[in-house]
Amino acid sequence: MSKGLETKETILKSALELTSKFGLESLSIGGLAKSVGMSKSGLFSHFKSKETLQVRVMDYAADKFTRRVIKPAIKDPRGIPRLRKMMDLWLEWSENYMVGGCPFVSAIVEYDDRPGKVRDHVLHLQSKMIGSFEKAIQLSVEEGHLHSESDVQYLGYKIYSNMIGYHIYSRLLGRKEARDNFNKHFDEIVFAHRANLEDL
Amino acid sequence: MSKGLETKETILKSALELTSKFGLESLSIGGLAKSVGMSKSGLFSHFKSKETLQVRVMDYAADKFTRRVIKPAIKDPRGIPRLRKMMDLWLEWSENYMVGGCPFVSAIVEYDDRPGKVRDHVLHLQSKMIGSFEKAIQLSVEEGHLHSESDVQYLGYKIYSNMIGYHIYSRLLGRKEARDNFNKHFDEIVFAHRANLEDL
DNA sequence: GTTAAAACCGAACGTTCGTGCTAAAATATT
DNA sequence: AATATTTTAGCACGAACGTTCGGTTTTAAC
Repeated sequence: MSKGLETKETILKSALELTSKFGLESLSIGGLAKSVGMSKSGLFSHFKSKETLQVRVMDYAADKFTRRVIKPAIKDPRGIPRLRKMMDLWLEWSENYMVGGCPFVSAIVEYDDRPGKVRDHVLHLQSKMIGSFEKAIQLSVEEGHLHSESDVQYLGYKIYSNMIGYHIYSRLLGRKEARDNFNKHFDEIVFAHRANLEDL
Repeated sequence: MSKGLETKETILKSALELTSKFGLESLSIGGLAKSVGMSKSGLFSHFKSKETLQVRVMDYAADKFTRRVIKPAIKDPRGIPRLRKMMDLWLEWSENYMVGGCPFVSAIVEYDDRPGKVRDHVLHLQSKMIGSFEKAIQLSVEEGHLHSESDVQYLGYKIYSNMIGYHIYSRLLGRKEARDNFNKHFDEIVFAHRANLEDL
């Protein structure tokens, strides 16, 4: 890997940490440069604008999420096992790999009223991410684990809400029972949509 | 009302709008001053620091939320009717009175990794708010509408998650079915915890 | 109507912001 | 080893940031 790509990697790694802690908006060129130990202009030249930097950071985060959460779960068998694994990896990502809050949650909330490239890009990434695990739900239906008439989109909404709720309860409110709440709720949701036995 | 309090009210009203749209962090003295049509220093003198301004804005929002959502719901009979009314008013507050996103959601996400007075205050207000509607859930149990062994805190978690999920689906993703999703999910949650008929 | 207090403005402060430029240093290519 | 290309630093810019201060205008109290 060339020097340039290496430094870009270093920069993005550090940028994602800062974004996770303080949000995409508060990510400043100067502060970022200081944290990676290089000059403001030197760092700036890698991305031609702050907007580009922000977009790259979100791409970097999305890539990391895919590699850590989505892809590894595919090793598990289709249906509920894979979906469950995806949730576990998601929780692990939330708790261990992101020192601050989830960068997507931050970005979504920060940019929902700021039209522009960053907003569009975040929206696109998030939609793709939701699509990824809606696919896992869809497979659960096709495998006969979930009721054949289950509304996949609605199920996705419920599980996604549960995840966000966990995130907030766990992060800001610092409630240690958040994870138990999440798991219990997830099980209830799946149970409510389980396939009728006579359908199998 | 004295002149000072009047202007403070004007300022906070405008500040809440800006916060709702762009977040508590991006609220700038200069920009706020421009939007209310007065000088930066004139506005500043009402609050001795930006931190104080931010705290006051959140107080203002909390007060508005209490007056628009919590208090009016008390007119409805205890139990599920009151809880349901609270949800409706909450949705209405979300959709009609807050031009941008919910200021509390923004503040929570923005400040969960920024220790300080603002964070502490937001945490306190949000805890109080959650307590308010956990109380409504508690009354639903006591009135015999919900199962006597229902875990009120857990129920609160589920309903709160549903609300946040609705907010994000509706705001950023712009999905119009968000409200239907919310209502359906709310009904399912209540149904799952309904009292056994023989208990009555 | 006079006076004391409160409200407000304009200018300036030191920083930090994002973004250009130019030149030096480091790397890659031949 | 020489050359071409990429990467980095230094400096400067205009603008915006929160904050302070001195002075003017407006309000409230007597």
